[in-house]
Amino acid sequence: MPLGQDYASQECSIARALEVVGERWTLLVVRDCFFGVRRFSDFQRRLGIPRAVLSSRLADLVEAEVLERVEERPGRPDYALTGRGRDLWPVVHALYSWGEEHATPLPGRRGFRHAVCDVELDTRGQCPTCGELPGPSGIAMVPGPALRSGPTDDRASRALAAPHRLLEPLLP
Amino acid sequence: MPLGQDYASQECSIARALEVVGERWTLLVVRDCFFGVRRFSDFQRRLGIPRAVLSSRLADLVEAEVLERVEERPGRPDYALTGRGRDLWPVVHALYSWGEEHATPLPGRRGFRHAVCDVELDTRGQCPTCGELPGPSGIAMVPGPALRSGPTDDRASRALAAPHRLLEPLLP
DNA sequence: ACTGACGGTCTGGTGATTGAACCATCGTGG
DNA sequence: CCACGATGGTTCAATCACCAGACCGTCAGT
Repeated sequence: MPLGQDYASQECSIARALEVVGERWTLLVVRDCFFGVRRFSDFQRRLGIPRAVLSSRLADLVEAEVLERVEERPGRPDYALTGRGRDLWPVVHALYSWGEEHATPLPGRRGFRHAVCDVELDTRGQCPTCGELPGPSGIAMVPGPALRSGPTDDRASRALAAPHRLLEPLLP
Repeated sequence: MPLGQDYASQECSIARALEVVGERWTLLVVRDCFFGVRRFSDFQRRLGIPRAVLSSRLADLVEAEVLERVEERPGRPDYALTGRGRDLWPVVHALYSWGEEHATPLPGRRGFRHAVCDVELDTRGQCPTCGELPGPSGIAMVPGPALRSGPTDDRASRALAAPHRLLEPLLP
């Protein structure tokens, strides 16, 4: 809990949101969920996060109803965004835009395009062609020219080298 | 540094943005900057954050050029958002919207209105009347009906009980 | 000169994060 | 059927960050 349990700053929606997604690693897990990552070991290899921490974060997110645990094959659960989780897309995209503009030496590692118009979204997530503000399921992620094979070389990161729709599971 | 210095996930603008603003307390400090808080002790009293941590966060934000330290009277610096910092508004507003919808028992603690139209912004920060996406300087914050006097009772929080323009310093 | 506010820093104790090892289950190949 | 690796965790000791509180120098007002 990023703010302690003293509720000092809870009189504010921003603080309350950060109680859910403000901890270390949490928003990176959510980001990967939008990218289609769904399995424990894929998160772990892509993020390089200690397994114990990942385990804890996934449990927290499930409890906050940002993710849900889908256990098709027993013992091999998938983690998928719930409606609440999908509503975090504006947060993730805002961070992406800011980072792309202010914290990336070489812009153009990734792009997010309105799938219908096949046009890059602007800073606020709006489609410059049709003016729509698409949700994640209407957005395609395309690897930019500056995207190398990735810091880790696992199947999930390799799969992300190809364009694909957000929320679409990466692996069959 | 939220991700360690191993740069494992840095091939991504979202991760890089979180390196700057992803640490505990950091975004709450930035939020208060948008609200017009500018002085060390006002941050400290409003957030209930340990002074050493606040000191460290402010220094980090200044080094990241999100804040600048304005020292009019010697020894009594103000901290003000830079351009980079003001560009974080979409991030802060996205968190506000998500929290307001998904993490607040009583909605309506605060509202953000397009100052020109005097109308509440929608979830994505857009003005429903004129369609504009105003920046922070064009937005007025108004306390909602459910906003109590606040968890802390200091001059800055009291000043925030009245409507005022974002980025406008709270105190003379 | 005294006093209070301000903007910090220092310190010791506590809790979170880390890497590494360990473990149980599942699926596959031989 | 059984060995084997992959998977999804848990456990552990060591490190690191965070916390509350005490302390300190500077400034402004009296």
